[in-house]
Amino acid sequence: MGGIPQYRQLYEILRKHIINGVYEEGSLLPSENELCAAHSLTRPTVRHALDSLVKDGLILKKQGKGSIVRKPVRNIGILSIAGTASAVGVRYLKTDILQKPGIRKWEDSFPFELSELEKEAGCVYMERLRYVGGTPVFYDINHLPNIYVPRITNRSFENKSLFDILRQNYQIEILGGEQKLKAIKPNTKIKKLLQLKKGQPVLYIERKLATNKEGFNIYSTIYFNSEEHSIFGRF
Amino acid sequence: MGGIPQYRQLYEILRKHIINGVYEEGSLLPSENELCAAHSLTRPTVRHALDSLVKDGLILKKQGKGSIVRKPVRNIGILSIAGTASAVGVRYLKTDILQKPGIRKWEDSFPFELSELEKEAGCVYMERLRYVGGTPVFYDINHLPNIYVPRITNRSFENKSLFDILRQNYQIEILGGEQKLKAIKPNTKIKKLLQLKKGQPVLYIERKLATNKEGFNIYSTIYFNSEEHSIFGRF
DNA sequence: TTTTATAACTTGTATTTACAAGTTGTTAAA
DNA sequence: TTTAACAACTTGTAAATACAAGTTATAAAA
Repeated sequence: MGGIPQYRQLYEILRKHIINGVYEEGSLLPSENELCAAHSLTRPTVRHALDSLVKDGLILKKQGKGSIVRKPVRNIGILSIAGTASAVGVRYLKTDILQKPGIRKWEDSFPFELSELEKEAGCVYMERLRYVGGTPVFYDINHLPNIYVPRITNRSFENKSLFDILRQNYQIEILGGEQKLKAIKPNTKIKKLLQLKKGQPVLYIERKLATNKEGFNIYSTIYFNSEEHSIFGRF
Repeated sequence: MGGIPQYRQLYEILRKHIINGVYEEGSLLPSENELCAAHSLTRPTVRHALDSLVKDGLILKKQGKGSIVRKPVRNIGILSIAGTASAVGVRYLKTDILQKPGIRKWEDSFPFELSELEKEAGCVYMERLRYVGGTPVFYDINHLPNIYVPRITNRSFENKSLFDILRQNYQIEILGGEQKLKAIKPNTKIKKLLQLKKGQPVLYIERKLATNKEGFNIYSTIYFNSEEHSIFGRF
């Protein structure tokens, strides 16, 4: 009874070593044959493990050369998986909670289709305005279903990432999601909130984030002032 | 002298069949053993091809069940890894080549930093205008270094994806990239090209795409008319 | 000294074989 | 009829082996 497959075990070992700096960035991993000998595996198994590391972007293979270790820190911006806080670097972000988390019914005009479970649970709603260097840049409206998150309305969200709170307190992880982007003319409310100049358009984003909890999705609407800043993403 | 490896050939065949709808979404691909028999390959080779399809999000494998065909637009949007053509579905896109691929020097004001190799090779430049349902939606300007792509200026790009041509004819794969997004007020040239209404903002994207060829990056500038359509992405 | 050839590495591709493990429809027993 | 066991599929993991192809340092030849 193997339990965890061998290629997976080797993958976890190498991954840990790369992230912990046992192998320096830019240096070469032990060759496939060396890894075979060291872990008593055959080359196909070792290669399977290395394939996973390539997929993660942790190594870069070169025929005739070897496996080159890459930077483990990947910028995860608003366009990939993390929240808005990670996009700019949370240190430079001040956050105003315009609407503290509260429980309410889903709006009828909600732009995403909801599951039965989500519908009957009601939703937790919150609005935030985020600043970079003193000027407002992000305005986001968040909806999450009122399941798996007891007492979330009592928590403080000041200068904290919603995603960190969900992960640390409720073991909720973001697995992926989908989003729609547009450039729009802001209405007066948005214009005022983001202190926009006349004629300045905003970047409008609608996102649905799927989590490790079945039926628990996070829905966000974001208005972004892109006059001074851009949204940046790696993938 | 094998030329193109067998797993790669099978991958291209299956990919084409999935995208063209030969295999319906949700249905099962022929089993691995059937593919072996049909193409005179061994199972590891077939599995290698299927692994690539999984990575693309074109199939979903289930032990004991089979390989389930997924929507081809899945996982490939302008915000993740593929080109503009895949984002909307190439069937609905007409493309005008405003500036045929030609070789020129890099502009001095080029917004990205270039390697020595890229600099001295010069660049292949092209401009395209893309339509969805008769109205212009994308205007993109592309720069690629003039290496690894012999005779690319002779090829026809009409209604073809730049990325497909690079992959099939030059074995160039997009591995990842970075991008910056803004909402901007269009200048008169962009306004005219995209037939924009007065006051309609555009989505502006600058991207740098890294490939499997060292020092070969693709640089694109995109103007997107988001009045009728949105940019959609999964991740 | 410079150039060229070679040997010894590296990863890439491919075959063959074997068994484990999950899924599904069929068949036999309750 | 319902339930349980089984057979026949499917993909998953893993070994042993072979040769191709790219890289690099070394040794021989110019």
